[in-house]
Amino acid sequence: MNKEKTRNNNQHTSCCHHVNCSGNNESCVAIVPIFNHLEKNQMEEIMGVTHSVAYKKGEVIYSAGDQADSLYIINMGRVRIYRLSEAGKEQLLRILKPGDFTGELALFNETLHEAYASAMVDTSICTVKRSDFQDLLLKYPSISLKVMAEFSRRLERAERQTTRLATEKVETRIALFLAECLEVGNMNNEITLPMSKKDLASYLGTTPETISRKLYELETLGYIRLISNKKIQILDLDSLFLI
Amino acid sequence: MNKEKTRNNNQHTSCCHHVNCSGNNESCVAIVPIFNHLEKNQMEEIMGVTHSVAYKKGEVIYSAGDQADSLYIINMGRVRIYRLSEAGKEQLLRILKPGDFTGELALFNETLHEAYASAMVDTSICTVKRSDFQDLLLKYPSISLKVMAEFSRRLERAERQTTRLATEKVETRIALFLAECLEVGNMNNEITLPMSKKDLASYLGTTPETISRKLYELETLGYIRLISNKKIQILDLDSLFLI
DNA sequence: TTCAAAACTTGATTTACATCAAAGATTTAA
DNA sequence: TTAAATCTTTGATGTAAATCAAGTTTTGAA
Repeated sequence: MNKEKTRNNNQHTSCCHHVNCSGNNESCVAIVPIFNHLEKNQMEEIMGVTHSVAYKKGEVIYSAGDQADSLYIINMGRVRIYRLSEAGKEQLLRILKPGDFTGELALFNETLHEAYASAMVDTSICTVKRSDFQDLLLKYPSISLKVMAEFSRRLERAERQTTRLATEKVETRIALFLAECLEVGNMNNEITLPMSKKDLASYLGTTPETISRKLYELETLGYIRLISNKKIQILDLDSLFLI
Repeated sequence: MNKEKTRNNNQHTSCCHHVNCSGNNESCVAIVPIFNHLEKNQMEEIMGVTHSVAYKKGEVIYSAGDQADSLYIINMGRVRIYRLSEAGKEQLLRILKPGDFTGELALFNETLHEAYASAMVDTSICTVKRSDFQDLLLKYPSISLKVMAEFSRRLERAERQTTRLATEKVETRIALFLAECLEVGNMNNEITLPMSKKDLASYLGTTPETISRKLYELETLGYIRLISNKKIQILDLDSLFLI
């Protein structure tokens, strides 16, 4: 979480796409899984078609209804992808970190964005135009394989989340979320929530009030220990799964 | 939960992959959007690596936990893709028709299936082995583009469904579903539900009882008219959207 | 460092929907 | 064609979680 702070130094540089650009642009291509397996000269070719753009905290990157025509690769910062319900209620879909990409949907289907993307902190992004990206895909089929692998992972995740929202009660959804946090980076079973509880509520399809109450309940049951606002220690993972 | 009884893996017509096979195999490749844009001789090459398999109604095609190593293309029939919650509650994710494909997730990530696939009626399927499919992708990059287009559509749909489950109340989810049915094939605003109300309930994350009651309510409001079990006439689409 | 704006918690109340049960329909297979 | 199985409807009841409200804590910008 707090690492964001230490990183955001030079985000004002709305960098060009020329090779003489600062190191940022280069690292952008190099950190993305869909590109970083390529040869050095091939990566340089890709750098030639990327454009670096900086967004201030809170700025909107794209909105539902916008014509989608670029791939966005996060170079630095954090981006929230969310949708609005018919009634205008926000639902957080995912949070992008450096190396993640978005905007892909419209790259393959002539269509409009259905989701919103906004910078959670000062963020630097590399964009690749639709036509340029399609050229790259045809030229380097291995990129397609990486993109498809990423798509399939996302699809799996989206369907898993759909099923959880459709079938599990809030308590279970929270428990499963905590368990997944533990998987990622665990030091003595202590996790740090990757987002505010307000956002977590939105992601899990509930309210901050309910999150608050359920966490307290899980603590009462002895399954977790609330250390601080964002820190939670998992005391009984097995019981957590059985809720 | 569904009673998919006959779980025997011995498919009946485990057809060969040779060209002298019945016409079925040929049509299989020809009807799939990911292949049917290719040249005739290229399609023939693909037919060479497809295997045709027949499933009886109710038979399981793959289960969560199975090692996934093939792409499945529906040639004839209907396939339900569903997941189970922690507690064993079933959630219908989608229904595949001829020309649709599944099993793709594991083609790109060495992993296990998380969902179940079973034949809703007697069904004929073409399978392509992982390695064969990867070869095809590298040889004909245009296939990748089609696959990515399909993935991105599915991703969009999955996220839309996620948001609806997370933010809309049941009545709205039903109304939106009816509206979408209308888009597809409308003759004087009369729609035919594409699945049983039990399945619809599972798909929309609710119960058959609630579906029944809400439809009656919508009729009372004058927004729809219940013609028969599966037939509904939409009387006031605008109001339906405003629920 | 200070202060306002967000985020979070806690309590009281409401409600949308699930669950349970039992009677009709419809579909399926014998 | 008929009976069994499955699906659907309707009613009564229970409950998980939303909402509303008011206080407390945390955050972050000046």
